[in-house]
Amino acid sequence: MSSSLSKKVCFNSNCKEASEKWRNGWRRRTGEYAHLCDRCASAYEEGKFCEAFHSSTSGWRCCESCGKQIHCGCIVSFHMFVLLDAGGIECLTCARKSFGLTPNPAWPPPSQFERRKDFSVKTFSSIIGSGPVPWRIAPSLFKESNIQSDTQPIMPFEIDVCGIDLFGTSERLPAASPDEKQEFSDERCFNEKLRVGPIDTFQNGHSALNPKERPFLSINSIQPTIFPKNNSSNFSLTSASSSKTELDDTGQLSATFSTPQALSIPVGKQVGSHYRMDSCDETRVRNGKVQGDGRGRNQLLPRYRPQITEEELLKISSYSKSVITPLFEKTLSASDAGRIGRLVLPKKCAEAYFPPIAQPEGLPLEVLDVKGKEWVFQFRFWPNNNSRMYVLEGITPCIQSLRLQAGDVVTFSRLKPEGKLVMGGRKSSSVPSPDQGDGALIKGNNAFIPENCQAKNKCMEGVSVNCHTKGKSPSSFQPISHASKADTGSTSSEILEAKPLNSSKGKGSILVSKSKRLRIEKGIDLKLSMDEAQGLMRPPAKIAPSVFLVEGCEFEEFEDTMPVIGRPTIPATDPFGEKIQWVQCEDCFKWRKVPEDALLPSGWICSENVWDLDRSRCSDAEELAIEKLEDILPAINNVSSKRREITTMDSNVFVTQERLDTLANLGIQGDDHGISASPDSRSKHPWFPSEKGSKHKQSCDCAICSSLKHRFRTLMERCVKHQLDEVGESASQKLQMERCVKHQLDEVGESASQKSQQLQLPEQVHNVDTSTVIGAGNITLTPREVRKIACLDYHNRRKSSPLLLKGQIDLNIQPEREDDFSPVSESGTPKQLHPPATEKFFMQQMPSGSGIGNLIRTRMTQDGIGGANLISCLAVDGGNQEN
DNA sequence: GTGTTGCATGGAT
DNA sequence: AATCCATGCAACA
Repeated sequence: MSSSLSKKVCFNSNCKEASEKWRNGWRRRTGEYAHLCDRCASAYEEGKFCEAFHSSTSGWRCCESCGKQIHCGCIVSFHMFVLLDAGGIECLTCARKSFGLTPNPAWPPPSQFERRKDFSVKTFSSIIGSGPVPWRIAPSLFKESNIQSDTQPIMPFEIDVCGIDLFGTSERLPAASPDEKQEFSDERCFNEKLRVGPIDTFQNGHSALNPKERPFLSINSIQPTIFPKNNSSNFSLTSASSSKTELDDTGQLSATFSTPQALSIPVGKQVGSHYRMDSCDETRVRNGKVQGDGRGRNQLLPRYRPQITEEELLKISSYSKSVITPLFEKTLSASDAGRIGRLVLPKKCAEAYFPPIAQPEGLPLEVLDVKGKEWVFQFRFWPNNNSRMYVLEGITPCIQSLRLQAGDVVTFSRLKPEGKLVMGGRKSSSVPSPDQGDGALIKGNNAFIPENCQAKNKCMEGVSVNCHTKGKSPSSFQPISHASKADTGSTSSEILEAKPLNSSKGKGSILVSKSKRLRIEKGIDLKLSMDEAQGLMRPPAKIAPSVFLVEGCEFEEFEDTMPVIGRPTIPATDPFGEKIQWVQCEDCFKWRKVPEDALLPSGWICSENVWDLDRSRCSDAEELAIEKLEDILPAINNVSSKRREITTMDSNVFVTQERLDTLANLGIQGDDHGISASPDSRSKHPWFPSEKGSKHKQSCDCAICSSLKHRFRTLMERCVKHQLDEVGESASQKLQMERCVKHQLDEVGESASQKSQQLQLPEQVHNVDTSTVIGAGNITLTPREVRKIACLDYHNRRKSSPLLLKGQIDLNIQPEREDDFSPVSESGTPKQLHPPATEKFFMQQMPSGSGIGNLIRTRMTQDGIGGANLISCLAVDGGNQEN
């Protein structure tokens, strides 16, 4: 408790005065006391520490009763206020005076459920003594205080301070003596829990606490540790309800939270150290006893421990002032997220937190989502192996509303005192599950690495520090590509690939390789509509493609890196001539400008806009007025007007998301025109130009057309260039020819030729990842041809596979595998792919007399090389042209 | 033929 | 070995 150092720097980071004399300040989570210089110690003891040193920091709030200002954002004043149920805070003095809280029931009134009869005073006392730790967010609490340093880590959220001296500061409480605190505690702490929840922060550089330093109060009569492992990711403090809580002055900390032995420790004898450790409590509350099996079991598997995020909290808190008690969470399996609409509930969780049900039919359960929308699910069970299998039925709309998909996490919390369940969601990359740990985040070639953490960090510290890199926003994890060559966009597909790795530890993880349905590694067909896949795929960012030649044609190839699936964007050029992309926030639908090379995760949101921090919140205005955006981006035209409409509609209409959902679910096999799995008809609009849909005019300058033109132009230019090289023309000739071609292409691409374009584009082009689209200027492309080109672009001919056939793409594709469907044989000799139709198509479509057209025609007449092969390349389509 | 429901199965823990 | 639970699948609507 004392330092061996004779001279110490004041622990107060605002002071740092070195002194040989030091005095104890607050107790740190290590159990030691903060060593303060005289001045700081005095300030601390007088209760003026925050006033003196934190006056300029956030977190100051007024006592709802007396108006006294209290700093709520640091450990020093942590014990000096109480969070009120209705919001706001009270200073300890007022709290003591006015304290007359009614208990926060852990569960709604008995009438709401079947077996409420056994709700008794006795059991209620159990609630207040051992129930789930209620907590709420106090925004000001999230702010880092000055005193926090590496050794004095930030507490992401601090909850329901009920007089428990978390850090043992009661000894020197300026505002309340230990006695007072105890009294206070006895009086009002129904929940008597106080948690500090740096979620998953201990295994990384930002961990609030060194595992060895993890302080846990040795509090008597605390509930047993429920979670047998990986508890290191969290810590909380739980005190017994009305027992005389004794703080461990010695700072001896219980570490049993992470020991397997904790499993066998009888109720009431173990130090609770996890704010999630409440499953048994409610069970006990309802039943008045701990059941030996199932209901009442004290162990909640780590994977079900709630790790509610600040984002979620904020959402919930936005409509509710209630105390939020995280109950449990579950990673959505493919089944859960599928269309069946049944969420299999972990038995223990269901029995612990949901109302008891005697009949398989169960009962309807009202659940609020994080937006405050109320849903009613059927909570029921199936008999199963002499046991029960609990399910929530009818969750699909809610899941979709929350835009969750397999791999994401649903969280269940409870609002108090209403007792209502709150269902939240978290994207799979947000927070690693407890049994994943940090290590799971970076594993193999699919490591999820944070990107631009600090700038984007909008999450509470405890969440954000889950990643190794600082301040990573949960939503901005990005997977490393297979080749780990560069950071690529976070994609569903990669998540899918990563999942099995990440999930290797537990079956609770979804999308595991074990999954029969998603036997990615076992080669089971996982088919997506070609259209779907193409619309979502993008070349990996910042990865220079290798250029390979196909008999005269250069094509970009991402040898070691699969295309990634990212957020669709619309390329554009800003007023300064700089190439940019416009991307729409998943949440607010505002368009944000991002760099041209930015590869965005599928669920990109404003908070991930690290390029323009002024527009990194959904509340920030769009950079340009809609009208201007429409001018700049005609493609937005169609959608901007729909945006608000969409915004107001059920959120399950997000086409992009649905497609990503599809990728995530992978078991879905779509057709050429849409995702058959999507329940929403709007998701079935043609993703890629197809035979159906409205035609685009030649002059159309929409994203797709622009991209088509651009891409085709690039391809053709390269091709021509190579052709010229090959035929050994002089440099000047080549230059001339290139210019000619360029000119042709310019004309083709930019003139408002009368030639109508047969591209048929989806209405909602904003959803199209235009970067994936390859095509031609005013060349008339049938959808099939366009698709062929797209095939070429992303799967290059060597890697073309039968998966491309039938308009579907197999995500089992193994890049390294060359198969017979490749237009290039293993020897590298191009197969003789001369699809008559394609040749004809090109012959017809290339501008007559144009350089490129002639060139191609010329090449086409040659044997096996040149234009014909170019077209062959382009015509990688299994339909009827191979062999 | 398609979607839903309820139970069975079997891999994972 | 017991249990959980993701998924399969038959029966049914």
